[in-house]
Amino acid sequence: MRVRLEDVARAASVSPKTVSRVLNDEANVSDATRQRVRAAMEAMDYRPLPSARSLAGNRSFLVAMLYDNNDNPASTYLAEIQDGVLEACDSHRYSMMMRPLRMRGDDFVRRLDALIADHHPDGVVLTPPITDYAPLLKRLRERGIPYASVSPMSRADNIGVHMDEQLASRTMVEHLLALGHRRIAHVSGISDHGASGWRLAGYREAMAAAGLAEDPALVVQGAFTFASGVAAARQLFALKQRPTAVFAANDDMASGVMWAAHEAGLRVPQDLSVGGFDDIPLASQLWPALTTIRQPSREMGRMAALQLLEVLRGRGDAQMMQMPFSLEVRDSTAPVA
Amino acid sequence: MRVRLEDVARAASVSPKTVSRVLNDEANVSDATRQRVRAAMEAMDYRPLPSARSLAGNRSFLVAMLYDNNDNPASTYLAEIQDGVLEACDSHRYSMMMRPLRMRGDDFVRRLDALIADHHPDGVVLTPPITDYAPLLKRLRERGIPYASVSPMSRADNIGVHMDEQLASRTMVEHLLALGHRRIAHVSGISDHGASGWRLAGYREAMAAAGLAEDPALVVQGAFTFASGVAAARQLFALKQRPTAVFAANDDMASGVMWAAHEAGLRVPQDLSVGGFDDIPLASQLWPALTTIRQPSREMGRMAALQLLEVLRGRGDAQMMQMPFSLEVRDSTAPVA
DNA sequence: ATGAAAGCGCTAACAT
DNA sequence: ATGTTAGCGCTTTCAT
Repeated sequence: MRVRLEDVARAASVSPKTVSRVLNDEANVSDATRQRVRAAMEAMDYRPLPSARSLAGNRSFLVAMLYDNNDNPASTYLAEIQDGVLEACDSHRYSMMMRPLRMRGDDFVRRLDALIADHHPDGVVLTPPITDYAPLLKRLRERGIPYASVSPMSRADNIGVHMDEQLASRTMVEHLLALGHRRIAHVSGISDHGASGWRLAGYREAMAAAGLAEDPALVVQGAFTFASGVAAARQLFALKQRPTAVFAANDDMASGVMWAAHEAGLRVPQDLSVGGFDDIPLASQLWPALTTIRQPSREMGRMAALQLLEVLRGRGDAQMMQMPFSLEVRDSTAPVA
Repeated sequence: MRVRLEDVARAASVSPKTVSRVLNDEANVSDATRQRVRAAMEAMDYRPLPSARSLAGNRSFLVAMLYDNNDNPASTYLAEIQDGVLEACDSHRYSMMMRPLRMRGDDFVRRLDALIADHHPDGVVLTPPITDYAPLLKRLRERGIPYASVSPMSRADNIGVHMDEQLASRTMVEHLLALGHRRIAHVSGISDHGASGWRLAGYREAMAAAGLAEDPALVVQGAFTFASGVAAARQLFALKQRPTAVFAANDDMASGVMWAAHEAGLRVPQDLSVGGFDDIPLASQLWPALTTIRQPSREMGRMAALQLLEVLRGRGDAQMMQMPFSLEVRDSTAPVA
């Protein structure tokens, strides 16, 4: 039948408690004993029963990845992060669970409490935009549940990962400037995402550095969706003096801009250069292939989860890690006509 | 502190076992008692502790969704299914966990056993192509772990969901025929996916019904990826007599075909009509928007999980459900020139 | 550094 | 229809 901790103890001629110590990497076990117990575990292919461990130890070995399913239905960005989080959890023998969590609604705290009561995650990984939803963070702290964030607005007092998105954004705009573009438009994202602010700031910074006064008509608010990209582009194309390049704050909107360009009979990149941000698989599948900023989403999910796991395992060295970006120049950008 | 089952029992003036009966919808509780216990649970906001339930009851209330992460990195198709499975599990207070599982490798059974030993899922949801991997099914049966499948090759002795993909495929080809196309090519998928066979069969059926002899050069093997769609299309375009329409077995390959068409200077749909299958979000974001077969992936995930849950809850009425498809005519198909 | 005893919060098996 | 008892397989607390 099932091999229990007690069986391992017997085989190694130690008490159950000692096996438990070895299993949990606790102190006060001599090296010799530790080896012996490890060998017995190995030999018997011992697998601790999660429910017994959880019940007795009052922890679940479970990490929940929280995401807002409001504007993000089946997004590839989230899927990649999930992949990384899962890998990190696996490597430390934690389970992972995906939990959609709508922010809107006055019963938010109740729903969060229900999630915790039902599943008892030891910690959570937060993805934008709920990385910065104050009621959520407050409640997690009250409940003593550690969390790590992917690209939160505030880096202070936070662990997880972030990228210098403002610099990345500036890099993209500088690429367009170097191609001779001057009328460069920006389609921004939803304001409660930190990404929107950083990417807009990077755009402004690059434009200002190039000595270009900001034309308010060239900055259009989007919502990170394909449809919002289409709408923003139509608005830009209707301008008496239309832009020669559009930098959209993410790839989905950039694909909307390209779609609208086709619709308007504008050739990309000959009549219009288009830049995106994220480098989701879609970027390479568009025609022409989209020039964009590569964000290592999978790796970011992995690193964020690893920081969380450091805390859960009682290590004090969890940090806010900075991840590198890269400019992927493809075929949607070209010298200004 | 935490409200335990014992507390509810005291409040309702019954024994713990009776509360347990109510909690698990067991028989042999009078309606009056049941009501009283339910009211007490509600009033005290009682949440059973999963680990205690699992340990004592020897079940985990956990459903694992197994997928092959070999050729499917971060696919939107899987993300949608996941979404549906999650909703179904939530509705029955089960947890869900995603588990990538490579089929290749001789240690497959060992890895599956480890998965089971580590997480103890009560049941699993299988996605293509592992729905038909014999060693997997064999082991699950040996271990007595129920499973439900999404679009398995064999419907016999299986529960889950399927679609009449052959008819759907035939419908697409008939759409192209109705537009006057005669040289219609097909880019098929990987052979170990049932989908490849059904979609090819539907293509052949429609062509034969139209009295068209099959031209072997018009059927090219792909691999369900964008890159394979590009490669297949290049091969088709190199034909002395190239096709006027291409039906790819999924949207990713169809997008590859469109990409290659652009590359070759062929206009879609004027010079070439292109059809896909699945209706992933990408389909609507391409230019021109892709005509495709809509597969209700999210709903399919939900229904498959619901069938599994019927079994887990001891109901005998789990089935292989058939889901409807629809032809989404968009802008990538047009009358033959 | 190691062990013995007492639970964690539920459910199974057996009463009644 | 309801209750009693004895665990499930671990970790805790407290000894030694």
